[in-house]
Amino acid sequence: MHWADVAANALSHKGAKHIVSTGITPSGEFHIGHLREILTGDMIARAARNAGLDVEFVFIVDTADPLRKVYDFLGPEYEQFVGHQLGSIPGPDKDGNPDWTRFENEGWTYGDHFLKPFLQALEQIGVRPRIIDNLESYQNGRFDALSKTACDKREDIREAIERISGRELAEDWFPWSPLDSKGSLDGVTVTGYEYPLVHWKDSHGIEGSSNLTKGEGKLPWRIDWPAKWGWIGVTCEPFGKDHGAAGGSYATGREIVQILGHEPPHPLTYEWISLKGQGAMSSSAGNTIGPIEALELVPPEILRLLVAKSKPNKAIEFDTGMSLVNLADEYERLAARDFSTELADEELSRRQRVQIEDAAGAMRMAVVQEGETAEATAVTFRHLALLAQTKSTDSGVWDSLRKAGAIAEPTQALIDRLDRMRSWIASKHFPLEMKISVLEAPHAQALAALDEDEQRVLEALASKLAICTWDAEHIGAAIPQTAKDLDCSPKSGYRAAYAALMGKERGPRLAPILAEMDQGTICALLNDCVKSLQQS
RNA sequence: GGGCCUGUAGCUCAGUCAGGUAGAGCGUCGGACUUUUAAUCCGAUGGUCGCGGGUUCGAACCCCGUCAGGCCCGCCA
Repeated sequence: MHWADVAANALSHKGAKHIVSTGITPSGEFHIGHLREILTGDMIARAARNAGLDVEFVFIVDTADPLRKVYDFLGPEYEQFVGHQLGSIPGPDKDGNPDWTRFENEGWTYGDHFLKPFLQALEQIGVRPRIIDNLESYQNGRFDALSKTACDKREDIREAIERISGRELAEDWFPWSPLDSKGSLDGVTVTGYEYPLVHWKDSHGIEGSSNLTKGEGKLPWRIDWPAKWGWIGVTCEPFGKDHGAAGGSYATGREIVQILGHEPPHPLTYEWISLKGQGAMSSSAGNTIGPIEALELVPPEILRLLVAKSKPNKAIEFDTGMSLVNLADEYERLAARDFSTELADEELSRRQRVQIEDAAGAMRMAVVQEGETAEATAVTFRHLALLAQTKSTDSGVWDSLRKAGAIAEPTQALIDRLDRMRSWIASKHFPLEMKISVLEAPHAQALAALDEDEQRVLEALASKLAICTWDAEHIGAAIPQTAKDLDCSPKSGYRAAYAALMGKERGPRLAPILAEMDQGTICALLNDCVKSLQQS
């Protein structure tokens, strides 16, 4: 069973109606790692729907969280906002300074700045959660009743946190963080409580009162989370391994939510996605790949497959080079399989059966449109990468594929894919390994590997290509024909050509590549190769 | 200090919850294709399941210990 189905199965034992929740703090650029949170939730919800449950998927944006520090991508002016809530301060402009104009005219906040592009990416990926803005929820009184309970039962909560996390809370700890006289959550001391007011004294020596029902402050994280479960009615939530560890916020949350009078949701801990060779992604370290950026390179179903194919407790190493090519090709292979026929085979061992079921499950989760069956495009990414590099126009690519009998007419999916392929090739992410390059000077080692026949073929090829009509068709015919004229196998023609032009034993189809290049240059290179062979 | 996760073929991983002859995909190698040679098809190759003990007729799987990597016990997906 696919991991999402396992989770859905667990939910089905607890009831028929469910709310699967996810949440992210919009403190910086969203990246692929955040996508795992959202996609994990989306896939559980999808699996639960498949299992006939009534399920809603929500995404809580933690706009009530404070700005922790002036990140590297922010200008020094943000110093004044440290401790202020992300949903109440202006977003950065392109220089990293507060964009007051948009803030005052459109109410464009720091949270919006990072959230909106992410939501656009989610749309493309086929994820459409109900968005809950946490700061608004506080201001609209959603947390009112639960905040009151938390303040009333603060000793029970304190005991739970101290026991489970093993840390000691300060004497003046209080389960409500009031906003101070300047709107910051930092450095405020609670001096008293009479519902709905929490009295405080701030770091400037000013005293005041915070109204719980109006969101003039927030619950600290370890209480904020279970309180959300409570008022939203969350029954299932995936979260990163940081929250999942013993003594972590899920462990305290599951007890606190009961103190608040609700049941804890079904948990699912997932591992991080790291960027190959660079450790965990972190916005401030700048080693991130955003979902938008990734979507310029590959279609959304491939990003979905990345998350769908790995069990949540497996760390994922991501990179935009060869791993992405392999992932994309894997998608194609999976799309081409007929799982129901495979499963009909009664000879299958239990193990083989599980493997096929998991692959089928992963594909159900990977397709963008729920319920659709993935369609193989009949062209692997490798092949498309090749065509995109050798054909300067799209119609050239389609002609080649038609001639090969791979397609009749390009589908929208394929057109779309070629677009992304072209931007991938143009980007810094495209792997060198996939790049087609013709040598500029003879490659002695590769030439030395040729046997006598192949060397003769190379010589003949040099003169033959010099008089060849310079188009793909004629070049393509000339290579094997030259070999045959000398009573050698067509293979020796290719071997000779690859050794001379690319310094390798094999490679991509030569003819279309050569046709795009200058005949004189190619022939000069071939002649140089012949000369270097004669000298040795 | 306490706790969690991971360790299985060259690589990525299934299989561990319900113990019963080690599984996939990729890669590699070989063959086919008289001409799309990074393609496609067919075939083969490949593992003392991190290590040591224990329980059992039988252990990758359960128990104890141990090593290695990652993470948590302020905040972080």
